Amino acid sequence: MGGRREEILDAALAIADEHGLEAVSMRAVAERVGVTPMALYRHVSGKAALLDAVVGRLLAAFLPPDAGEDQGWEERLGALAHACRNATQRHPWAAQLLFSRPAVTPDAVRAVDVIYTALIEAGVPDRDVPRLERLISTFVIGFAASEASGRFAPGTLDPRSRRGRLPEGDLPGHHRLAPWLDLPVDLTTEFEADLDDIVRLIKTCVTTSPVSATTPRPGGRR
Amino acid sequence: MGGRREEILDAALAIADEHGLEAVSMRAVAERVGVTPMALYRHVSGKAALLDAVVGRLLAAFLPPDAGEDQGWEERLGALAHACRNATQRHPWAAQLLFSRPAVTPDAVRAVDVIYTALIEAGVPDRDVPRLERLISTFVIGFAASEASGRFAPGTLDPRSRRGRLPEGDLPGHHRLAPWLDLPVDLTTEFEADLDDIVRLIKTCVTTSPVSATTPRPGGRR
DNA sequence: AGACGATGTATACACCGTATACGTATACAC
DNA sequence: GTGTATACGTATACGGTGTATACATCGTCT
Repeated sequence: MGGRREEILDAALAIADEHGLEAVSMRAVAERVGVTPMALYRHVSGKAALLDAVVGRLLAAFLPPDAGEDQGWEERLGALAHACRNATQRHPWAAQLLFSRPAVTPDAVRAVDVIYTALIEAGVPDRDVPRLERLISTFVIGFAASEASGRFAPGTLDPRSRRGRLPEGDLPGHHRLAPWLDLPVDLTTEFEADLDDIVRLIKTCVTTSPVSATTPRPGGRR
Repeated sequence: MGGRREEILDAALAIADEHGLEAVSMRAVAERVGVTPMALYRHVSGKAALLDAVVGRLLAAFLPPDAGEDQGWEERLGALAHACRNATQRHPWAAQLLFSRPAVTPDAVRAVDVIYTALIEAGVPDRDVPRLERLISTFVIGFAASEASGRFAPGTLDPRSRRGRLPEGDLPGHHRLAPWLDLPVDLTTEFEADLDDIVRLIKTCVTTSPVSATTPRPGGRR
C-alpha cells in the first residue's frame, strides 16, 4: 500500500543523515529507492512536501511515547526540550527546517499541547500561556538551530584574533569578558542552565497558586 | 574601485526584497547589474560569499549609528532587539540567513558587544554574560525567523479545524485555552511582552549590585 | 475480453553555480 | 614607442537541479 511512501521517506532521511540536507535530491532519493526520479511523484507531490513529511516524522520522535503523567511540569518541559535538542544533534540538517512551517502535523500539535498543559499546571494565567509557549519553543528550536548551523561556533578565527580586528576601545564588553570568552563552551550544560532560567521566568509569570502535582485533586484523571 | 561590488550587493538585496531569496541567482544579479554572470566572480568569490556580504550589510543597519550612551541598559537592549525585528520584517528572507553563520563581521561583533555591556551594566556576573547573550540573541533571532517564515502563522487551517483533527481528549491544553487560541495575535505587543519577560529574567541573574548608569565611577572610561 | 487505475519509465525543458579560456583596456617600466 | 602586467568583462561548457509531459506495464474488476 503506502509502504512505498515510507520507503521514500526512509531514503530521504538516510541521505540527509549521511551526506547532509543539500544532498537530498529527487534523483538521489530515487536511486536509493531503486527507481526513476519521476516515480517519486506518484507518492509525494514534490520536494517541498517530501521534506515536510520527513520533519513530520522527526517530530513524531520528539514526543514521549506516552506523556509521563507522573512527572512534574518542569520535568515534562525539560524532557521535551532535551528531546528536541537531541533530535537536532542526531540530525543537524533538520534544525533549519523546523523554522520553515507552522506546527500543522498532528504530532507537532501534540507537542505544543504538552507545553500548554505544563504551563497551566505551573499556574500561568490562561491568557499568557500561548505567548509563553511561543517564547519557549522559539528559544528551544533557536538554540538547536544555532548549535546545528554553527552560529554558536567560534568561527574560523579564534576569539583573540577576532577581537583584534577592531580597535580595543570599540569593544569594551569583549575586553572585560576576555578571560571567559577564551574558554571553550559546553553547550549541554549551557542548555540546561538556560532551561533553568526559563523555568524561573515561568514561575515569575504565575499569579494564581500552581496546580500541585503531588496533591492531585480527588478522582484525578485516569 | 570597489563601487562595482556595492552595486552587486545592492542588486542582490533588491532582488531578494522584490522576489524572495530563492530568486537571487548569479544570473539574475548579473542581469540586474547589466553584466555577464561570470563577471560577478571578479568581485565576489561565489554565491555563499555574496549572501554573507548582504547579511553583513543588513547587520550594519541594525546598529544604532552611535550607541546611545545616555540610555539605560534596558533601553539599549530593547532598541537592538527591535532593530533586529524591524530588519527582518522589512527583509523576511534574511531571517533564515541569520542562523547560518557565527557573528564574524565587525558589525556583528559590535552588536554582540552592545549586549555584553548591557548585561554587565545590569549587574550580571561576568561568568554568566556570554551565556545570557547567546540566550537573548537566540530568542530575538528565533522570534524574527519564526515570524518571517510563518512558523507563528496559524497555517492554512483555522485553529478550530486544526484542533478538530484529533480526539478532544488528546489535547487538554488546546481544549482549555480555546477562547484565547481563536483570537488573532498581535506579534508586536507579544514581542514587547517577551522582551519584558527577558529583562525580568536578567534581573533575577543579578548577584552584585548593578552598575548604575547615573553614578559612573570617578574617572570613568573615555 | 476489455476497461481502468495504480505504478514506473523515458525524454525533455528551463534553470542553477561555476570552471576554463579568451578578449580588451588601462597603467606602468624600459 | 614597445612590451607587459593587471583589472575587468565575455563566451562557452559541464554537471547538477526540480519537474512537466507522454508512454508503458501491470493487477483488478466488470
